Amino acid sequence: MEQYSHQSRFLVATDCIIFGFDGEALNMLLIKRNFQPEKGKWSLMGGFLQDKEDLEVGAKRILNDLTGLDDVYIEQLKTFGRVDRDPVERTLSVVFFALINQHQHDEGAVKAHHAHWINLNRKPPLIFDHDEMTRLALEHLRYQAALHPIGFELLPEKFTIPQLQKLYEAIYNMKLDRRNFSRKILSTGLLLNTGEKDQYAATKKASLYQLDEERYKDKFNSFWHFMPHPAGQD
Amino acid sequence: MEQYSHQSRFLVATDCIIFGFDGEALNMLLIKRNFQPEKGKWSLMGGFLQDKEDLEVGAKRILNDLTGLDDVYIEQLKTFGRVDRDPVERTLSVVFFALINQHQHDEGAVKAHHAHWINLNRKPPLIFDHDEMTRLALEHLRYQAALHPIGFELLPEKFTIPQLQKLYEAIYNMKLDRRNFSRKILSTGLLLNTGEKDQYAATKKASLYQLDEERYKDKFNSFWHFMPHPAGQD
DNA sequence: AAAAAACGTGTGATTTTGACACAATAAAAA
DNA sequence: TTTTTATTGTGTCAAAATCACACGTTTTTT
Repeated sequence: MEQYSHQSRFLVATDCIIFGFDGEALNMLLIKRNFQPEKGKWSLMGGFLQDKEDLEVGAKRILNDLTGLDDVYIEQLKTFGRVDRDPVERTLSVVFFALINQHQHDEGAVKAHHAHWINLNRKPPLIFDHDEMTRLALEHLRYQAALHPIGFELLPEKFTIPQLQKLYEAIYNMKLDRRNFSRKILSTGLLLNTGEKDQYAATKKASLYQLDEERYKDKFNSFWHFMPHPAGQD
Repeated sequence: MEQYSHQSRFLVATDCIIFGFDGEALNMLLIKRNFQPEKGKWSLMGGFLQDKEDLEVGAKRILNDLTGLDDVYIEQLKTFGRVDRDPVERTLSVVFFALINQHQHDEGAVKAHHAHWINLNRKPPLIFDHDEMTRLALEHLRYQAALHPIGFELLPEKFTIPQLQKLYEAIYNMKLDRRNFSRKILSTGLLLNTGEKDQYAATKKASLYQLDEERYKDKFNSFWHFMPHPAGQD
């Protein structure tokens, strides 16, 4: 059973695009490398796949290492394999897409890795093909958030409709009508009014909602048509 | 610059899910293996990634080898990496999704590889995790075809609206209303009436259309909301 | 007590959708 | 040659969804 012996073997890494939301802007967690190659430059958090390690396990290991979080929402995005993408040795990178509640991460772990939350609109250039990975991830986030109830992963367990709207506005870089947004979101039946109010609000306190987990699972694939279709997009 | 030397290296393969449409049913191209392991069983067409070969190039090499076609529509779908997915040695598989015009393939090449077009509703069990790959690919096809003008890749350059409808009905295993389908498809402005008629039709000859390539590129990402939303899917 | 800011709900015109009817065309049957 | 049959092309209408916008309410600030 050794008919594979003549085939080439490759280094395989995992890189993670980690999105967070601070209530105003969309951010990603980037590290300033203090190791070679490209020491001192910005990059995604990544690491090599281990011998007996499943891909997703590797990604979660890296995420946990950086944020201290388990149970993070991740999706495998794409595998990058350009022959010369890593100057040291050919390395395939399986890119994962993660959404976390930015306020829950472990600040100590983040500091230890020289990592920082960077506003997406002020992202510095990254090493290798990490800019391309980031572009793809943002595109994917916009795509997914328009069609599936995925935004909640970036918010605390309890949140207000205006908070959710700000998240969507940050994702799409556009203003949304408050009233239509609220109607559309509530019509999905995915949100439960907890009865509590947002105590931090400056003026009228908005109601706190949380996900109806049951419906969330059922409807994950039927939450289409979320973003408005502006008239005359022909 | 040899700081990667202690890391593990992995076999990387490419497997292709190749969809075709014969005018009635949706098919996929499968091979009956005449080599070990799992000789005699059905599997996807695949092959190992070569040393200086980009992932997409590897996939196109495999596709060309089997079908004789260049310029095939492909998308990278997902990388499968379960530790024990290949019993011989751990192998990662980057799965590609291909749509081809079934009537254009090279029958000689297909026969030489012991490959067959198999109706999706009569698909035999496949080796390794190829069934899971197939499930994912079909799901992806349904998703993509509902949102983007992707179905055309499975049809000849010139086709009729009823032909296109049969394709959609095969993809979703459902009947569609002829009149609403036509209205919706034509309203996208993606189809150009060539003025010609389908000479093979048994009764009234339908008009042949072709893609408006300009608009196709522009609108690839705005062709949402295509499949009907049946009343009461709550 | 009044002003300012943000929340919650409502309304109506327009567009899109889904269900269905009818006329036109071309081959096959009578 | 006429009739039948199958299939294509276009139209109608009620119901639903969407979008733009108005008004009243709640809470903090002045």
